[in-house]
Amino acid sequence: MPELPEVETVRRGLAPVLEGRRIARAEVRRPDLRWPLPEGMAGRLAGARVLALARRSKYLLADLSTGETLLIHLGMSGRLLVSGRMLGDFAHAHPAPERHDHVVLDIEGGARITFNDPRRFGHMDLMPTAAAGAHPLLAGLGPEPLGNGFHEDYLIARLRGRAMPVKSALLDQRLVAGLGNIYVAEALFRAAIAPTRPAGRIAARRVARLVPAIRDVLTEAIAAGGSSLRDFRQTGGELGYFQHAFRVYGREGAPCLGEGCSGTVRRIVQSGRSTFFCPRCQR
DNA sequence: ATGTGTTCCTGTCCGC
DNA sequence: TGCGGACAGGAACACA
Repeated sequence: MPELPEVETVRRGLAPVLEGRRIARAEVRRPDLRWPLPEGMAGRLAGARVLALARRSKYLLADLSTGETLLIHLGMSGRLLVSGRMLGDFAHAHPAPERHDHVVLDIEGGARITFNDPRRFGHMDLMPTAAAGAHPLLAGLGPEPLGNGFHEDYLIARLRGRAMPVKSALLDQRLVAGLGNIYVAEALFRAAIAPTRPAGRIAARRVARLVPAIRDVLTEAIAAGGSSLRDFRQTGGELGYFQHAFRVYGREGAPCLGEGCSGTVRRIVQSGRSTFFCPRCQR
């Protein structure tokens, strides 16, 4: 579910609850998500102070006073919900655990963070902070699309010679980290590039348009608190509202919203995943 | 090295 | 109302 804007929205919701505070207690209610959780995770988290909560791609990274970093990935259906904030240290302030509540963190001061993930494609891990960059899930990631390492020259160079459809290339987290099915579709629409086009067969000046298209759509989505289609919630349970700003995603059969375009949004399947685009204005 | 298909898991929705 | 199949914000992994 969550792509970069949703994870960033979660980070911003959790940061004021977590940063500078200690994890008073951790409860692992299920030993495995996508993979087994790290050995003794509850004990390693208990008593640790959270120094900073960062995001890399679609991962949340909490640096702890113990010298370890907690890595969290939300997979397709993961949620991190905060309860009990400002309500004092009463157990009654927290709702009873629900189905698919897999990990519970009690924060000093009374807040509780609950990780809920029905599909269990999410994941958590612990690693030494000093070696975080070498973690297998992080080591191969491409640049942050909103960072300085992502620019025209980089993208042009990385797409050159690639035969795969540009949509698939942009979903490859080694090329650029944080895009998913929604925002790739929206960015390609904004750049007027057909998702089916071989990545290496796009004129450089058109590839260059992708950079601001990607940056803009992600920035706008973050400002909207992400997109809520089914599962995604902000940390207080609120919906994101960027889904109302989709121009192609989920709009199969609807009129294209391109300036002066009379086309119809189409849905096709690429490597097993839905792609939405306007064949008329995306070339 | 590239590119594609399968797989993990649960929930929801749609057509018959 | 029940049942089967398609589909869902991801991405590692196995294979051509």
